[in-house]
Amino acid sequence: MCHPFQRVERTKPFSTIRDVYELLQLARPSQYTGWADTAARFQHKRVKAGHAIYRIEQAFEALYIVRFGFLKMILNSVDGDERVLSFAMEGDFFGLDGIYHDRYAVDSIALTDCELIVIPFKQLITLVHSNRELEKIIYLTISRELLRGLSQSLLNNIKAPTRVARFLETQASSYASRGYSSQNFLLPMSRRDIGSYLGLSLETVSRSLSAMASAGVISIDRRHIQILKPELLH
Amino acid sequence: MCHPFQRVERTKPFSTIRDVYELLQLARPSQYTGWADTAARFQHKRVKAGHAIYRIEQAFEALYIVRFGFLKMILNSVDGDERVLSFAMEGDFFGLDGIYHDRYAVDSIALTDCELIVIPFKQLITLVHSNRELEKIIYLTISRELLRGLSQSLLNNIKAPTRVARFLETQASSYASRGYSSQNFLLPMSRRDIGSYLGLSLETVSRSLSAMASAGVISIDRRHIQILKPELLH
DNA sequence: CGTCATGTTGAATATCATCAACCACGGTGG
DNA sequence: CCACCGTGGTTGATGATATTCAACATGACG
Repeated sequence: MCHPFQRVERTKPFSTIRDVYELLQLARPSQYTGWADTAARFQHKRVKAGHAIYRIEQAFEALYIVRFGFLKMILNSVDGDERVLSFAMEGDFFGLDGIYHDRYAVDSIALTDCELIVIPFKQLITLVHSNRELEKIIYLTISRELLRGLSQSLLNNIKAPTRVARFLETQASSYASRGYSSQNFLLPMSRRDIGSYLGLSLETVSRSLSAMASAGVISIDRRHIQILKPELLH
Repeated sequence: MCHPFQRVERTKPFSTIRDVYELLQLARPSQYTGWADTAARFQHKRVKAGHAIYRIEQAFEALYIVRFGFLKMILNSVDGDERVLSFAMEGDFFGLDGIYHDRYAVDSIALTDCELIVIPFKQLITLVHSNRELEKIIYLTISRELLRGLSQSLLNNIKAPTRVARFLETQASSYASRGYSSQNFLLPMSRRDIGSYLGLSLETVSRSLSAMASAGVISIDRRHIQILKPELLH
């Protein structure tokens, strides 16, 4: 199962810091000098759809950057149902949840086949000590996650159809910022996952999407979304 | 207006790093050596109830630690109503929202008279460079904020009375970890604020509290809460 | 071709928000 | 001192909205 709009990726077994910078989209690598001699190379890791990268309570070792593929971060409650906390796609950072307790705080599950860059935390900290720019980028990345959490909690007490529309907008802009089409994309997660993420039942998500489709704002073919009138989405 | 259970605080105009450590409750200062000669001293700042410490879009200069008093972080929407994103009390850190854009992302409002320790971010970073322990503490503090965001988003799609009960539990344990009574405390914020924070209307909050009171689990006198049966709260 | 997982749609129900009346308290000014 | 008013809080009635239960459709996969 492959994303139809997936860029063709070279699949080298390692990424350099330059690659990491580029993926994080925080800076053009050309802005920084002296990288060629950096010995740091980060292993790649492939994960099949449905498998976990890490599980809750597992010892915290590394952060991950998504090279391609899609993931979800979930928390399983005692009565078996899971809550989706966030999704991750190409260029996204995850694993920060592990820092505080030295154990991961969530499960990270691959929604599709994925390739990840593994960044051992200790190694990262060591690199930070010799590189002020990298330090800055770490702070920026972490605080971006903080803001993402804040903006998500704003979805509370907004009506369901609006919430779903916002979700589509967010997805669209994620694709746009990565060079893919923002009008025509795939939702790699199930309706149930979307509902869990938004705090809605899967039926409500389905209904909201159907309503938008019959209003001519979007067109749906299973998980394939086409946004016909972006201005009306808001 | 003063918290009846407020510890008597010396009100020196400055705090040292040792004080900061102690307040953050991340480590006993005795674990660390070589602090006496640290020149860093952080100014205190007093704010009256109802006033803002910083406003959204204001240039990011400093982080703050609450020495005493209570605050709320809010976001005003276009149509005038405000959303409460978090509360802060003694020992809490805030201002991290400003890192990413170099401008604060929320308004911080004093709920009661407050005293804050002002920690200029640049100065903090400089200190971090000469102190690995402090670096670790920064990462821990930031990632604790991340986890707090995660656990808050779990409140979504849980029923209103449960949500209010959870809120009380959280408040109780906050007081407990600071050495105050966890059975007998004051909610410094209005019902409206609680509702906004939990994504409920103020009436629903009031009803939930009343229900718990008439069930004999808690007793309410305006903003003064007494928890009679902690085990039933869950 | 059957089976399973996923998604859609309908009807009934529960939950929460809204509107509104009312109470308690604190402060103000006569 | 007391009448007045405003804010914050409680409680009730009503209606909107989302959940739940259920039936059915569709595509994927062996």
